[in-house]
Amino acid sequence: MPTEPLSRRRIVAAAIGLIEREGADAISMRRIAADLGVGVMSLYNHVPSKDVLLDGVAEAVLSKIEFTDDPDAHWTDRVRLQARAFRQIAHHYPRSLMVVVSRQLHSAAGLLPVERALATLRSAGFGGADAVRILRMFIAYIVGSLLREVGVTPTFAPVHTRMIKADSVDAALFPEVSSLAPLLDECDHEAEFEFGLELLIQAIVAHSARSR
Amino acid sequence: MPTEPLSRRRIVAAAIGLIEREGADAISMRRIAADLGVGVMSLYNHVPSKDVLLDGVAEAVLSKIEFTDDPDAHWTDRVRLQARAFRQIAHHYPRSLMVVVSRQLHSAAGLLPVERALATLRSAGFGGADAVRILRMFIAYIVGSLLREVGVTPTFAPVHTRMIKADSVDAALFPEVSSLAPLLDECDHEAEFEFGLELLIQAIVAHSARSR
DNA sequence: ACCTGAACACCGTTCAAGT
DNA sequence: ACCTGAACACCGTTCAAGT
Repeated sequence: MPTEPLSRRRIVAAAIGLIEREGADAISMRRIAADLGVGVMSLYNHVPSKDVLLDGVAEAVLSKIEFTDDPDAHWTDRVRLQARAFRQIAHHYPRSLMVVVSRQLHSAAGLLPVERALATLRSAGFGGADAVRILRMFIAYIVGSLLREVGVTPTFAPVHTRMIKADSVDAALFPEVSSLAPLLDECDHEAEFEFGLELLIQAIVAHSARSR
Repeated sequence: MPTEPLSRRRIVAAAIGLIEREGADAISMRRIAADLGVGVMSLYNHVPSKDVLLDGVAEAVLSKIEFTDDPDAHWTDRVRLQARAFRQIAHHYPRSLMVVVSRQLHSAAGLLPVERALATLRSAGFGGADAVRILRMFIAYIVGSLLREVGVTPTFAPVHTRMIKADSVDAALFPEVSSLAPLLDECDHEAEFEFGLELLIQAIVAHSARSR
């Protein structure tokens, strides 16, 4: 059986598959090569280093976001759709998210979402400086939300009811955390995301009305 | 010279020092041991694994946040101060931030910020469910902002004027990005952080006024 | 041009041996 | 109880050799 020839594209795809199957920690040049049925060093004919390969993973995941846009819709609806499209990463490539978020890309690959968002905001009448600031705020919120969703940041909402019960959290020292433990324990990610998204959009609307 | 005995505390401190000096990638049990002047395996008398050690790093960094609070101040001012205290991490431990944010803590160490924030929101009259939702939104925004600040997420605002000039970004395909490149290129982190923080706080105020 | 195995300088961790 | 070196099963990458 004549296997498809090795290529950067195939290597990146294999890397993403491995990450999603076994987690980002499991990734190694040797594992990827084994998955592709080639020697380790063959990879280096198409990719200069593991670091650059991970950049490729980040780019590939970003480029797979499916944006649907209706240029005639109100800008708030367009922003909503773009934010939700972005959130799909958390569902389609949950274990790759940390790689996406932790790589500083130097290519144009991750630029399409930025271009779309800026175009939307500018068409809504925002000036360049405002558009950039607003975009940055949305990105911060979305990235932070996805990290929570993917289970990587419960640093900041880590209380499990079981911890209270096990007395590993002192109810006297943390009264609010203790009494709200059931609420902290559960999280409807979509509802939380939409709540914050709506609040942000309303805040922008109010802000631009004020400064008019 | 009688060196202080090895301890979990000293090992964590050495790890943080190493991360801040050489970056999170440079960290290894062997490097930490060398920095402490002991054999690698000595570490394992105080720490069960590298993973748990990194949890310790995250906890230690979080526990170093200096909160100042005035219970008599308006809740919006208290939230502002807490958010800014959190942001100090990005300045004091920039290279450790990724570790802090990527560790799922199972201890009570990271709980103080959560407790304080919940107490503040509840004292402002928010119900438990609202307090938790609002807290989650702030945390998402803050975490996302710090990741940008620390240079780890320019995935989403990566355009440097130099890229445009070097034609590595096609001005025809990315007109907004190209024309706004100078704005995307620079970022006053404090101003951006404050802009979004203020917007969020105003949004919460408006939201709670609406639902009253 | 593409593939490869051997080799090098690293890892984290187990284990048995020391005090 | 604490420390340790040797050993094991891994890493990423260089290099020289193959086609």
